[in-house]
Amino acid sequence: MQQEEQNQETHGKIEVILQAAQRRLGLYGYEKTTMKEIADDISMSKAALYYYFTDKDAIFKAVVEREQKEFSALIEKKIAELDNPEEMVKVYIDQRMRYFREFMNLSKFRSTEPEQVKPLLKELFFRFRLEEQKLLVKILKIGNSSGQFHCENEELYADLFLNIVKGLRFSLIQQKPYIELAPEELEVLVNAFHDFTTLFIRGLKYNESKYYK
Amino acid sequence: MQQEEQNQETHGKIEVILQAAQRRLGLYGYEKTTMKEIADDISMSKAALYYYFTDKDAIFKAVVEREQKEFSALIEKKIAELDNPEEMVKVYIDQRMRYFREFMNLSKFRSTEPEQVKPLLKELFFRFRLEEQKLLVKILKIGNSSGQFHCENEELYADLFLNIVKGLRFSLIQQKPYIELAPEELEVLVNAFHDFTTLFIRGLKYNESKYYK
DNA sequence: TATCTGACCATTTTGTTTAAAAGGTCAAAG
DNA sequence: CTTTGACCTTTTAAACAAAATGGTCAGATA
Repeated sequence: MQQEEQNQETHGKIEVILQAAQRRLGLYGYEKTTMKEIADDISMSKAALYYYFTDKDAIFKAVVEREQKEFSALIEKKIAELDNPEEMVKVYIDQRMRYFREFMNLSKFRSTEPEQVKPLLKELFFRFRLEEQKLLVKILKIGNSSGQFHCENEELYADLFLNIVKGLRFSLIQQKPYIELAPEELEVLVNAFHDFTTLFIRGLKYNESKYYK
Repeated sequence: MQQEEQNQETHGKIEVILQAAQRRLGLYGYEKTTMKEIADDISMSKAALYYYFTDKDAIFKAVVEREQKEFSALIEKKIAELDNPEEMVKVYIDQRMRYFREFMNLSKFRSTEPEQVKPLLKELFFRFRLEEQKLLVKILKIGNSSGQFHCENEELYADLFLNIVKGLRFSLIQQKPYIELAPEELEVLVNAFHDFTTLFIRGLKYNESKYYK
């Protein structure tokens, strides 16, 4: 919206636009969602969308940012309720999984566009990744200071953890043109995440000094 | 070759064909390598290739199978020289990495064809994966019986390990149209593999009973 | 003034047609 | 037993027109 002063209806309209965009984005992905479709969905003219948003990217950026913030808030809240770092990791992976399947149909970005992810999204995902990393580092540090974990380099392991989680998704969901969460595939993924988390936590708990080699 | 009885030169010719195919395959991938090019490379007519191989797939299947067997033989030999299972895992990951970058330009299969991997290759990769899995299970069992590892389910962890290795590749090498091993990217990958292996081994060595929680 | 629209533009995507190149076959020659 | 050139059928690539898309703007609406 290019005007500074806004009518009380403006926020409502923006919300309506974002919801329509989000629905389309989730169903068909970025490329297969047109401005006209969004406009028609909410009985607006296409031009009106450009009154509230500068361009298509701005709309989808807003959608993605909102979903990301939603997840971050949720996960932070969930974790704040816990005190055991091991539990925190487990909850994190569990929630991340849900997020991925429920909200993150945004992954269709990649599948629709064969190769290059839009720079716009690259930046968004990058920032999101940084937040995830920060949260994980925090958890690892809690674990270290409570003596449950023995992790020399929290940043490194947080990074590794996130790369593996991302990689397992890639690896197990054979990247298809359409991203559909077939229940059986999802179960495989859930199990892999679970097993990996167990292993990861064991790796963190492992204390060299307790072993003679 | 459709004849049962073969002239001593036949094997030589097949070898020449396979080498030409392998070179082309490594450089340009499956789709971008034509039968005519292979034939021209070795100063043969295209039709002659069909005397030795039933079709294009047969040639590339032979190439891939040969490279896979080459790797399997090498890795089995290297591992047989060791007695420490921890070392075995490390050597395995190290050799697998080399194999990936040096011989496995076959990965270009995937990059050239946007989405679906040829069924032919799917089967080959699947069989190869089974062999890798078998080898890893063997290593894990050695570790278990020597008391160094405490791994309840060897198959499961071998599978997980291989999925993660595959996933890390996907995850870190942003899948590009061309697969070029930029030294810096390779280093990132090597480091990730190293860190993961460390973590994995710790996870295997971790013994619940030694910890009171 | 704040919100919205239809007509309009430039560029990209999509369809369709055509020519070239691809994989593959075969009778016949060496 | 090998090899070939001519030939076949199917796939891919080039070229071009038609449609659709993101985006703009003067002006209507209220």
